[in-house]
Amino acid sequence: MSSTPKYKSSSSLTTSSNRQDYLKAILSLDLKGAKASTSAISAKLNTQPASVTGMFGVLSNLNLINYIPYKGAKLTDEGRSQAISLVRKHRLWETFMVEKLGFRWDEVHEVAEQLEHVNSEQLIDRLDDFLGFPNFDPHGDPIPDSLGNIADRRSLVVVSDLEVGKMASIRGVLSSSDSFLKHLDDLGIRLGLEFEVVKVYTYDGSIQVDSAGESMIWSRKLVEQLLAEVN
Amino acid sequence: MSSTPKYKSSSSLTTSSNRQDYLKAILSLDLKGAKASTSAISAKLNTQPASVTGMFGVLSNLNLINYIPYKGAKLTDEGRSQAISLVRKHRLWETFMVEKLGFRWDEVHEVAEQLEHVNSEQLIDRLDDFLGFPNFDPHGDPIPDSLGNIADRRSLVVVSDLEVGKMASIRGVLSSSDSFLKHLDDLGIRLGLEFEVVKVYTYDGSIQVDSAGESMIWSRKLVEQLLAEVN
DNA sequence: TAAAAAGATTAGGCATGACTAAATTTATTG
DNA sequence: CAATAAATTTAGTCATGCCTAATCTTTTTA
Ligand SMILES: [Mn+2]
Ligand SMILES: [Mn+2]
Ligand SMILES: [Mn+2]
Ligand SMILES: [Mn+2]
Repeated sequence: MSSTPKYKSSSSLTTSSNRQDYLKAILSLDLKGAKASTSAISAKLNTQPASVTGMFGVLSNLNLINYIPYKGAKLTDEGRSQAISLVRKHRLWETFMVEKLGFRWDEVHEVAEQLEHVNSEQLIDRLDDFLGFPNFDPHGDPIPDSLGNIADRRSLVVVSDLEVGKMASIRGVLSSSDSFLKHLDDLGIRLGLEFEVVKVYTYDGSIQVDSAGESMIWSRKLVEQLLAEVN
Repeated sequence: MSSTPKYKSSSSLTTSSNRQDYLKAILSLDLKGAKASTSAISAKLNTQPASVTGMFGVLSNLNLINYIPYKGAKLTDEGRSQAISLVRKHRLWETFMVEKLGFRWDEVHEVAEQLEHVNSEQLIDRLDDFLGFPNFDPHGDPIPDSLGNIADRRSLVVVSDLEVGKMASIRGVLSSSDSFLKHLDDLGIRLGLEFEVVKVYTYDGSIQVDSAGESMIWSRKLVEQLLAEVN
């Protein structure tokens, strides 16, 4: 005999944005091959380990994770699917902000952290369409499609691995530190920039590239963090 | 002697989305010349009057409203400013969804109700720019600018008031009921549609218009709810 | 203008999601 | 392999918002 709930249901269909952030944090550790321990999650989410234990209990009851005390959490199929959907939203919004609104790479993460919780599949699918179904976000991270499939990064190469004569386009970065992204901005290196590797200096690993008729030299440290797609 | 807060501050700069919805509801009653009573607010927000009394206490402590028990609430300058900022966000997101993502007028409200709570002035100002600084949302409601100024509707006229020979463009609607918006969709009446008033039938108040080379007749009931800008 | 009706507030709870401190389990190390 | 150290869980609170029921106030109406 099921009675009408007394409180506004945090319905089985909607996971609160707090819980969503936990799922995402667990997924991100999982993708790195790391264990989703309470301390690791608490570090990621800026909470206390005890709070994570509490949330693990909640998510476990919702069948979004399998949780064994002292052994960490693993996403269930449903939990994983929800986490991937969040990553999709996060990365599409980041792409939107950079491509359409003119934000820099280093400015979009925090806001995407909020936008990803807007609950509308229609919205995100149309946004995807509007953006031309991009495969990678401004940081070079793959954007899951509407079915949850994640393209791997096979199609992207680290610029330091490019050989002389290769034409390529900037697609992402390995580090998203503020200082790095601002440096890229200073040098005019932005998403979609096409360039050709003209010379590789073995002395310090820097490379000379031609781009839009101009020639410049990128340091080894820089190109090790730059992702490109070979044209 | 100020001590570090024990809990994550619901900082003085950020008003939670629940509180924001209350501020917006109070503003909307105020703009209609109605009193912000607990029952009126509770009806708007689908809560109980007792809950509104509780929230009035909270908002009053935050100096966002002036609240006199049994007499209702009035927005302070700060409360009003925050409410207007929310309306701005809500209407810009609605405009974005209709103009850029191809949603219909009747599909955007619920999602905008979520998007309006994304907290970033930068984001909304750039979105405004991206949309070309629109003055009205898809429902014909004015969009406050970044300073909080709200254009009045003087520049829009109800289509039933147009005289024969006038050229105009559809800019909004007075009713946002699903059935009405779907009817507009059926007839191909959409935002931005340019038309000329060819004839007004005094018999039933319907009007004949020419638009994009085609001629059609719009009913009195229809044109009384349609807003246009004279070209 | 007094009683009834309508509207608003208070009182007492509950769900969610944090936090601290104390207790417990697991991992490390001499 | 026992004793520390580190990680995790439990216990006890707290802030936010919402709910129902009971108790005022204010407004209507006879
Ligand atoms: Mn988030
Ligand atoms: Mn990213
Ligand atoms: Mn809202
Ligand atoms: Mn609107």
